[in-house]
Amino acid sequence: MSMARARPLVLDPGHRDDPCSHCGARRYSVCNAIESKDLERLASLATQFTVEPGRSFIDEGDPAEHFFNVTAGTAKLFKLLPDGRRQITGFAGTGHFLGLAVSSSYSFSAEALEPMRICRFSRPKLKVLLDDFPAMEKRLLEVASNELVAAQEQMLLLGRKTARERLASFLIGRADVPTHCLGHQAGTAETVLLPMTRNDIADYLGLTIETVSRTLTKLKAEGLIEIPSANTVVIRRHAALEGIATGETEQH
Amino acid sequence: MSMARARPLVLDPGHRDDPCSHCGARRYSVCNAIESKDLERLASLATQFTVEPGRSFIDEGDPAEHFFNVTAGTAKLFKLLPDGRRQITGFAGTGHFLGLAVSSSYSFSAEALEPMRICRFSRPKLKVLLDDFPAMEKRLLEVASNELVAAQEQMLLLGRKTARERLASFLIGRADVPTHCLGHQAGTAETVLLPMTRNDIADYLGLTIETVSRTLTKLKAEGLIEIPSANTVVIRRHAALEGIATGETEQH
DNA sequence: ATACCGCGTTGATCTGTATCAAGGCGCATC
DNA sequence: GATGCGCCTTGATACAGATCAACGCGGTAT
Repeated sequence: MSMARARPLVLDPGHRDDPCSHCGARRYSVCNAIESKDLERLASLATQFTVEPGRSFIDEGDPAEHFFNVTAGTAKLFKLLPDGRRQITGFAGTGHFLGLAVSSSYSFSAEALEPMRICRFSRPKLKVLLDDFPAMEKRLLEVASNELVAAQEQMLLLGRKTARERLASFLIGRADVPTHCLGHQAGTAETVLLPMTRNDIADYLGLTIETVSRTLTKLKAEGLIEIPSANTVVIRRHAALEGIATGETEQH
Repeated sequence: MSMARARPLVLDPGHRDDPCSHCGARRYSVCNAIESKDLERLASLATQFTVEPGRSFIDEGDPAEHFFNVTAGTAKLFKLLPDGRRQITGFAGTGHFLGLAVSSSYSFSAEALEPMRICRFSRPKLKVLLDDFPAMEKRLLEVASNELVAAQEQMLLLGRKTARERLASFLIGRADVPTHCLGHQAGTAETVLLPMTRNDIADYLGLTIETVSRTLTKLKAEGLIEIPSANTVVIRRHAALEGIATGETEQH
């Protein structure tokens, strides 16, 4: 839709259609580490674009020339094996920053689940900018640290949890995602909207689509959740589900 | 053994037994982002101590009051489920920095595999120091980014690889660990020393000890590796093993 | 020497999840 | 309103890896 042009510094950013100062995702993102008066400079590095559902905008192995910031919609991040086996390493919603890596090529792919709006930065240029804004670098370190903790939690899930525990963890985790990351329709604390397919859930949890389906059906039969539509889950007994997710509850 | 005392700035650090300027691990660690003239200040925050094999020095859930820097030896990092199931999320060798997390409590535990020497920093004090040394913050971001990439690779392994592929990946990964991280006896590129038990390997790869043992025996029978002693593996056919690790080779 | 104990290996059997197969539902297209 | 097509569910069966069990080996304490 609206395509930002690269342009020189101007004096009165307040009256321009500056993409950064008007960005709805700014307060949730690493960009909020930059003061309003400096936003113009950040904006000069940014290019906005949209991505249709099903289209990918990062391909594993491609030269890593850009950083990305999700300003609307959700993407799945994944890695592939040569025979097509896929591991989804995470979902990136509004405010999510992508592309952190020292390597010169992307270590994962990213594909839109919903219509997305993305803000793109040139890596070398953003690196230079970071020298002038240590606060943003601090924020990036915070973000990376948090993702590392989440990744370790996911390793525990993939290495040691049962299918039932994985699904419970997934649903609890989705219910805890901050509203702003989900975009327009977020659902209540107990109503979880799933923009991804069963296949995506399976590839995220290291299971097959059939096991995901069967396990959800079983949780429903036990009264822990409701499934009003395929991509909506209502958590009926949150504490019980959490007990399963954390491994405190013995298996049935 | 040698316990560093906290002490005020002095004028001639060159003639002091400054733990940082004499630290053999410095060049491999985040500390190398700090210039020699400023090391005195870093040293004033550091406390060195040793850990016996089998002893833990970080406990999941404890208040996160410190950062750690491994200066000798290797630790296993892990998370537990209430019933004792364990996932080892990584091994930390010389130069490894631990404790990055925004949270106020540790999200994992760490236990020594070999005799270790560790350098400990107060979190609040190190945070203040980071404000004055953005280069170190940059290094931390680099380290965190690299670990994130490794974590995603491990998710692929845990979620989608077979036992055979996991063991091959593990051995290739161990063979690629930089010599300085391994400490004293490192072994050649083809001789992999394993300071951890079969149980640790199993908990790292999301398998059981029996499957690890059987799979290694099979790789040996096929001539891909040799196992001169339980904790030494010689890689005989590196390319073939790598083909299995990356999933390019069909299963037997 | 002997007993013990932690660690690793190997064998027999079991089982949770994968695989194979069929059918249903919602929704778009003509 | 029939056809087709994703996507999801459900059932039957297969299998990789877990579990249960026994034994061997090296170190060390007695």
